[in-house]
Amino acid sequence: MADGRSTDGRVADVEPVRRAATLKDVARLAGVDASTVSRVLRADPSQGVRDATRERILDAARVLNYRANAVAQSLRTRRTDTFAVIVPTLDNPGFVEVIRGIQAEAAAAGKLVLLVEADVIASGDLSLARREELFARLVLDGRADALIAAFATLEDRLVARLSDRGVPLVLVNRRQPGIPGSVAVDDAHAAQLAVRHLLDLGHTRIGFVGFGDRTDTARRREQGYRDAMASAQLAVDARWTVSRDPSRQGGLEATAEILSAAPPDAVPTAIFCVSLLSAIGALAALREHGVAVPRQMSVVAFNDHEIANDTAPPLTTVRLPNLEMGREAMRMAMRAADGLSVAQTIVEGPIELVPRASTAAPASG
Amino acid sequence: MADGRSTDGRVADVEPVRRAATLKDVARLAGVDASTVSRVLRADPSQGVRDATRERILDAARVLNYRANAVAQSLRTRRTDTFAVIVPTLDNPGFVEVIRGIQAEAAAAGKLVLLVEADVIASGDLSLARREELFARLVLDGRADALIAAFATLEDRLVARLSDRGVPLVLVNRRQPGIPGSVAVDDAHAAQLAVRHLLDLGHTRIGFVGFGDRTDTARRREQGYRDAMASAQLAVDARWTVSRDPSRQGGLEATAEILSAAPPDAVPTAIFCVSLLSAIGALAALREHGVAVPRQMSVVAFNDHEIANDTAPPLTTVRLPNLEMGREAMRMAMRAADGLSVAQTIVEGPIELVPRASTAAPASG
DNA sequence: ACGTTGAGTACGACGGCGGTT
DNA sequence: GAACCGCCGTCGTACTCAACG
Repeated sequence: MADGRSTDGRVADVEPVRRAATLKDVARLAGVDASTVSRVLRADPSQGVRDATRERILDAARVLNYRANAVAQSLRTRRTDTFAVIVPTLDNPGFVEVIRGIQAEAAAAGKLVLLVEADVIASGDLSLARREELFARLVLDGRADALIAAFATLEDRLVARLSDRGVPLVLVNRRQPGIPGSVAVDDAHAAQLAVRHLLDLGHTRIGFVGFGDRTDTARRREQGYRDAMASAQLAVDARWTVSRDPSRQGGLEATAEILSAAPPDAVPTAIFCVSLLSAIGALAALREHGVAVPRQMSVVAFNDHEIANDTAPPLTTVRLPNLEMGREAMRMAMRAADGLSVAQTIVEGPIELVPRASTAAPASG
Repeated sequence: MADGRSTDGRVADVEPVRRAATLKDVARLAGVDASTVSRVLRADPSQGVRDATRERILDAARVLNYRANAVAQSLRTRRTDTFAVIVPTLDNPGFVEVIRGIQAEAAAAGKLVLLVEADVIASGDLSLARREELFARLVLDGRADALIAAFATLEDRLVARLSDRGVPLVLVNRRQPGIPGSVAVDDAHAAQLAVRHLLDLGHTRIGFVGFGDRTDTARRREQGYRDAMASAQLAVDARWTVSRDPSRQGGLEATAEILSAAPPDAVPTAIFCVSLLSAIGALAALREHGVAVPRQMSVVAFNDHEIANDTAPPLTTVRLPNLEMGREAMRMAMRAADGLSVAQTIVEGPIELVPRASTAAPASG
């Protein structure tokens, strides 16, 4: 019992848990008004305060270990200095890099990040309305100053509704008509880079493992693939192009489908996978089917990561400026929160092929 | 120009952006007092409200699209329903699983998660004081109800100071004297499982790639290794035990050191790596040095992940209940936020060896 | 009339208390 | 005399305005 910090007194343990000091407490101790304390502590430049007064206040604040209550500040200023970020999953290394860029920029600006991993939330049978409700809580209820929606998880309708309700919103690697703020890379160009690498090696039958056409990211990547094929005057066999989740499992299934669907002489000699994880799944499928990589089949992945060095064989990839995309998204979100206008942006920063051991010239014959 | 929210003048754009409706607005529309609205909207059971009144209020709220302002609520109730989570890095798949568990539990309870990735913050030369300041902002300023510190990033001193300042705190996979709340797994047992697998295969010279002794997690894992060796009456050569960052790079360096430090006849025939990433680095080092896995060297990793199927060769691992650890951490954090007592907990849930291709009997001779 | 400072109120919701029916 | 419901103070800070010297 008489454990500790009870401010004395015989017993009468008034104040069991010492309340944090407030502006008023500091004011009382310094012998000034709370508003003066506020001015000093915020270093409000528009207001002069006598040095002696300032000193007294600073001392008092130090003595009381004063910390401004962020919630009260937010209520008053209508800013939380917090930004909500929605990603589909943290399993995908690409998202992790984006988040890292977001956090770096946030930390530099003294902002905090509220993270929501959509696939965790979505497990369970949440209806659209219910999910919208969840996301709405983030910004509409005043918990965050803006929302960064990374990638393609959210339905267009949901995004549009949030935007309509006045939520400052930045889309990452995704665009949508009517939504002004977005940060993306040149997906089509990146995809072309990958496919051209295969073309340069001499491949003519190149398969495609995508993730559908519901998002413009996916569409742009597929378009890049098709354009590269077209400009090499090569046909695209529908049996070579399959869409699945951008996960290991998805890539595995898609690749198995490609292998089984086409007659042996029409099987592609290379596959372009539109996500790193699906490429890893493709390698697994090829292994299961006894197809040697790269001798019998080359594989290129979209999105680089350290782990690409450690797969069997190491994966040739296209590296994207994910970190920079995250940084730019955060900067844009801060502007959006300030009511400034935002635009659809393509991130500069290098997009480059990282050649490793999963690609080679096709077996002759 | 006449674009929007210019505060100015002539045009007299009263209410350029429509303000969100407040309790008072709803009250006015429904013809009741704000407090009654509050009661109805919170479905306060201790207070009766006539059905007709309730209906009117509900209608009014619907019409105005009313949403309670979370900041104002927090100020009044002193709860933010937000929990801060600190992880060292999202690169480590183990942390990701923990976070997923945290988020799942949080979502189920209607809580939000503020995520801080410490290595992002720490880049740059932040002093201890400055980092503490950053973490303090999370809870001390009232932005979060409790803090979940996942794993071993934070210095003991920092943790102790936060705890002393009254921050409800839960440590994940880490304990510290004086800090009541923690969630961990039986690391020593898990490590023994790994080492015993190697012993069972016939290995007697087993190396250890750890990550130092600054955290009790690391110490417990090393202890498990040493205990397993001791109970098999095997010696541990100091040249076989190396500590580095639990990253790919760290594992790579540590393994290279083990390979070069010992005379050829004293090199271990197996290595136990205390993190998944360092095991992946170990594989890379062994590849560089031309050591065949598992023929010449077996490797076991601590912490399982899907990617262990895709390394060359696939990694034998010990799977831990990371998800459950995250869930329990979140539940404990909620209790801590309520001022309830918390304890040092060992998570139930299976710890099991996942045998893959990176382990085999040592080469005879 | 100038630099300093205090008083007062708004931010939006909660909740105790007391007054009506 | 319960059942309903309104009044008002409170949470902690920011900021306008006026008053002080």
